[in-house]
Amino acid sequence: MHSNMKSGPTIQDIAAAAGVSKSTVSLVLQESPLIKAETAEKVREAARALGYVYNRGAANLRGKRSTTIGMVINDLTNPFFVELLVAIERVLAQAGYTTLMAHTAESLETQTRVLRSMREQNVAGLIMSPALGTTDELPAEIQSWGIPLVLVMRPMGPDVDTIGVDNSYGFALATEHLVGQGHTRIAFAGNRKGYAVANQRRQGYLSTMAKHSLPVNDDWIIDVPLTPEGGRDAVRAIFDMKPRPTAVVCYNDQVAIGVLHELDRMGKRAGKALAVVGCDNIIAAEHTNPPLTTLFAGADKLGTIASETLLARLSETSEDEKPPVQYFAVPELVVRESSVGAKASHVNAAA
Amino acid sequence: MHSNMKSGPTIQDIAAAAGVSKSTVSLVLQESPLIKAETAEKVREAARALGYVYNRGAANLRGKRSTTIGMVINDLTNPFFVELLVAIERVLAQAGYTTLMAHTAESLETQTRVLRSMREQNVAGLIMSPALGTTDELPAEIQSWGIPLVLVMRPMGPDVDTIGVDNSYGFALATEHLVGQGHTRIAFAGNRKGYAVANQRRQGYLSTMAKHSLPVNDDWIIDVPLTPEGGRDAVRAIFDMKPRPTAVVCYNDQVAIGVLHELDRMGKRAGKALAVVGCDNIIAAEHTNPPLTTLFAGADKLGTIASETLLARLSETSEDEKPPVQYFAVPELVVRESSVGAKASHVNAAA
DNA sequence: CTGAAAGCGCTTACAG
DNA sequence: CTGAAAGCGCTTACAG
Repeated sequence: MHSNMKSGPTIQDIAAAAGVSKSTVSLVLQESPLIKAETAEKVREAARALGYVYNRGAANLRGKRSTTIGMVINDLTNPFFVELLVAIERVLAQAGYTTLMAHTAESLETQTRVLRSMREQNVAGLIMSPALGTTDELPAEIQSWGIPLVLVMRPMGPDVDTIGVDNSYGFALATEHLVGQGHTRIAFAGNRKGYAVANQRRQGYLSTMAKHSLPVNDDWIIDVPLTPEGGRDAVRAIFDMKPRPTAVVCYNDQVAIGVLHELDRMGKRAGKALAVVGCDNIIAAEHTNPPLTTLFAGADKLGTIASETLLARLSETSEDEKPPVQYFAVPELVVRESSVGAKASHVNAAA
Repeated sequence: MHSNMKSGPTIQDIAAAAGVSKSTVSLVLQESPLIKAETAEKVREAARALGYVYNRGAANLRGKRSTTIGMVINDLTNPFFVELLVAIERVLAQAGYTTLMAHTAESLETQTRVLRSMREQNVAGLIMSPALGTTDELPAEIQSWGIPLVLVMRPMGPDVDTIGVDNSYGFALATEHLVGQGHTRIAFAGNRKGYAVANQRRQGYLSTMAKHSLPVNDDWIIDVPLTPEGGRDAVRAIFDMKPRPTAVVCYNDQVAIGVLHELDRMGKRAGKALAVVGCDNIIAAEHTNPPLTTLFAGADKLGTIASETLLARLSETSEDEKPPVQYFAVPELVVRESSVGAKASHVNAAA
């Protein structure tokens, strides 16, 4: 096997070349202040000359620690999670950790397999965006393994570190914006019954409608897949209703993109024929036609906070253990053309 | 430290519980046929009872092999590379390998750091889409480490396994399509001088123009960043030209999306005001307004082939070593509205 | 400031 | 079919 061919110099070889013990070499590699500068330099020189490569696996085994962190992501076809992943990988790399990545594609089976694999790889910690349908017991099980866990985007109770978004607030904000544009019949596209995040988003929408005493027809809450195809189906449903909603709040930007596209296909324009709001502010939202109004929570910031939360857990001792972090970012609404009809924007300008 | 707390049962503990030696336990875990079924069952039972977790790192250290593979990606903000990553991760996981992921964001410095880290992690192999500006010496250097390397999308010579796309053919196809629509003044957006892939793509475009005896103005070859912003700049440049090009071939879908968006902002429509072709057929290309004509090479297939190429290297002995794989997928053109004006499509229908 | 010794959790010849 | 022994490449008390 190709992989059996590799076996470069070890600290033993460096020790021999530099005329010291391997303990000394090890300490030099760890930049220990115990070693005399002169000796250290001699060792480093020998390491360089031999083309030495540190074996982190051996170090981890002996040192009973680990410098890899597992990252389990549910949906990489959604650019929001990619942004999150990139931010997390960046912060962890800066802190000297390596990221073991796994993609579950929302499959519980894959998620189970992947978690077992990460445990066998002895990850120091886990950051996870759980697949839809993950049972509430999972976080406790992972914690029972002795592996710190940070949940991102999808909360699963108060006992586990969680970094997410105040979805209820966000969707209230989005709905409020549409009401402010004069809309009274507003639909919600991408309802998924039983999923915590969908419940929060629907809740934000419903509470705002109620606040303004606006009735909500049952069929305005449209249960479609959380994809562009779902958005397409939602538009078709909306244009079959009479009287039909004049605005729609979408579960996320993926759904909203499908809505914009189906409207275009029908020869209509978002903002005029139907006001559209998305959620996530993925990079593409700025370049859709028309540009998409959407909720911004900062994937980069969320990823950074998630990483830092995990890093803090990794360096805490059992005495100073902090209570679970429950951080929910407050989203902002980025208003673009998709939610503002020509007339409405005129009204705005006058105000 | 939190990470010091973990130390579950080892094969030693299982051996004690099952009343056998740890050699036997090890063999059972490897499903060796040498061990009597009865003994094996007793061992497995003990492992289960103790909640044993296999320590892959220790096994790799002792066995002088490795079950992790490094994946170095240049640009995860481009959904094409995400598709590639997902496919690769899936195939490797099926084969029992774990994927160590790193994102360079086209930074040579990050790439260097990341490769060193992967080497220290003792990866069995590397799949890499090199950052722009990577020097030609890098593949040979990595190979000198004894780590099999498969390059994806960005070729760097014949001596290293490479999975990519026949860009020259693809861009000839795209240009041919536009000529077939009656265009004679065709621009190329996203030229990046000195980059191999850009050279190939430009070459495909130029050769097709030449084949049809169509002159190419220097300023039609527009050097812009390979992003939506680059696409925006290209449109502005095109509409400043007189006579202006009536069609544009874009370096990739990211650039094309910027072109579609800037046209929309100007109140024009791609396909009518300017025919637009992209490259990559990212999932979003189907849902742009208007839908984007683009080159399809199959990120999923390319990722699968790249993984399989690497797996083949890992299981080959030094005697049966195969010559470098140089696989270049032949792209197809997916024709959508962005390149077909109302009139032109009428012509098509008549044909 | 440096070295000798033990050991992390496994695998792999080698005996029997 | 199973066990005893050596060892992968490191780190970490412990001596001196």
